[in-house]
Amino acid sequence: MAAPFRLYNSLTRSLEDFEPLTPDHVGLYVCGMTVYDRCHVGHARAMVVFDSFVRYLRHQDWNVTFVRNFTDVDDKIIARAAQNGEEPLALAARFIDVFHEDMRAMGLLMPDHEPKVSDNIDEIIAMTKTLVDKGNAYEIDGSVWYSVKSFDEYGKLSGQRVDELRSADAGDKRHPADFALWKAAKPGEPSWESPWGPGRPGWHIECSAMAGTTLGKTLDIHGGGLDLVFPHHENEIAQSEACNGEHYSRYWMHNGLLTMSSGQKMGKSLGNVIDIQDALAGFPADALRVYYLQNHYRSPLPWSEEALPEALTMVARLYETRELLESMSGTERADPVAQDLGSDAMDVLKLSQRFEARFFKALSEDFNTSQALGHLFELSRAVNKMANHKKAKTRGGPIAEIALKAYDVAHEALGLFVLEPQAFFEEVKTKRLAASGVSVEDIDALVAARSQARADKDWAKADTLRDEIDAKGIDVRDGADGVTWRVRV
RNA sequence: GGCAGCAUACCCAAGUGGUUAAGGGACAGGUUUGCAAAACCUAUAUGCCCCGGUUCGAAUCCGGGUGCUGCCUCCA
Repeated sequence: MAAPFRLYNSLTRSLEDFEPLTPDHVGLYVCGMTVYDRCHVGHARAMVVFDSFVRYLRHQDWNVTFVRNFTDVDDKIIARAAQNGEEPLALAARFIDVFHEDMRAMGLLMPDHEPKVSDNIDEIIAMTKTLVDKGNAYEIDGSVWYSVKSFDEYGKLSGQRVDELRSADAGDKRHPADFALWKAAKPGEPSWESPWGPGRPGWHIECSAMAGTTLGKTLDIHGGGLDLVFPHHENEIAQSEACNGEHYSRYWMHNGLLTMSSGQKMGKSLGNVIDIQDALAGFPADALRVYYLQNHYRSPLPWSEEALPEALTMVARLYETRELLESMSGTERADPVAQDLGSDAMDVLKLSQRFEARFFKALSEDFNTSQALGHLFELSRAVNKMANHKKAKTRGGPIAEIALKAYDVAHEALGLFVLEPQAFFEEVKTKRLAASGVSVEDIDALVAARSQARADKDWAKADTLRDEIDAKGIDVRDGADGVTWRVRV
């Protein structure tokens, strides 16, 4: 039995209890990429948010069908291909591969379906034909236009009134807001045969068609970036509902956009993009995910130079605690912890036991990942506090194992903590050193020299070496089991 | 011009009528340490953009301002 949750529905602009079309099933369609370039950290927010959302739903026993499309036939693809002297579909295929690599690097689940426009031309033509037959669309010179005036409810998602839009000249169209379902072929463009002659689909129709073929006439949830509300999603509604005579999507879920420190959004057209590959070259995937999930998905998310370093600090803190817990687990399981470790252990026990309920309560209220993460940090602090007790190292086992379950939950339900702590810190080391141009060998040598100085009790020399190491952004830790070092985050 | 949304500490941020306004980062003091690091503790918004209103009670609801953002052309 799937757990209930509430969702903000952009269509009604209110928080609603989610009611599935089919018990325990969620049909989710998310607008994917137009594949003419690499994916940037703005796109990735949508990818990560919906990936985490799907993981959460599945963890709560929902049977999710997750669809995310590729738009591989499009003006920008054609334009870019012409620039490169490449076939448009070949260029799109190339960037689909790049996209898949990026998704793997970010640790995203594959959707259940990843339909492409070029594989769904028949459906698109069929839908367009139905719309023409029903009087919702009209042909001019081999192109087919959707008539916004033919659909009374046009504007119900975005609140736009068609006659109030700041719009360009209508040209041959009946109304400036009418949009293309089918575009007559131009020389050098990919085209397919249709009842209106050779051509290719317009921008919006493919989502209506592909959502229909994968999930049926009515979706449970349609997702995408806030910038798609108008006209893209508005047009999808107009097409699908006029064509099928049925409600298109019961819930609309829109993620907020990244904003630059300048206040503007990150956008390809603004030339202020950070590629996923660039971001992941310097930071582990978990840092990126925490960056996204620390904010509520609907809020604007500020991007800055410090954003990823701060997120890395956050996630490293959680990994430190997890490492601590793992070092404790397995020790003296029979010992009654409360007696030896006192109230700090009891606090960990209480927080651990309450964790799951609080965590999922937060997620069930419009997927409040920010609050859910807050609970994790609270637990982390309690664990660290407990670990200050010397006995925790030898007797904290039973309680550590309970606390560790919180990490499993966060992993399963949000996709965090994809690595073991050692592997995580190793990746941090590799990536941060690569970013700063310092070699492991250099640091190892300096650390060894300092250890020798310490062994000689030459404190002055040891401290000079520490300063030198510190200047490279490295923290040396003199632990009971020897000296280790970590890149400062 | 039209539509939609946002405004909480130095920064990020949760909070959708009722305990001391979560959490993270930064900064300062302390505990610990040969020195450090990590960790913990303490301090940091009698106040949630401004002005009215509803209410026993509002950051939270209503009205009016101000500022910012997104969309109306491709955009996650």
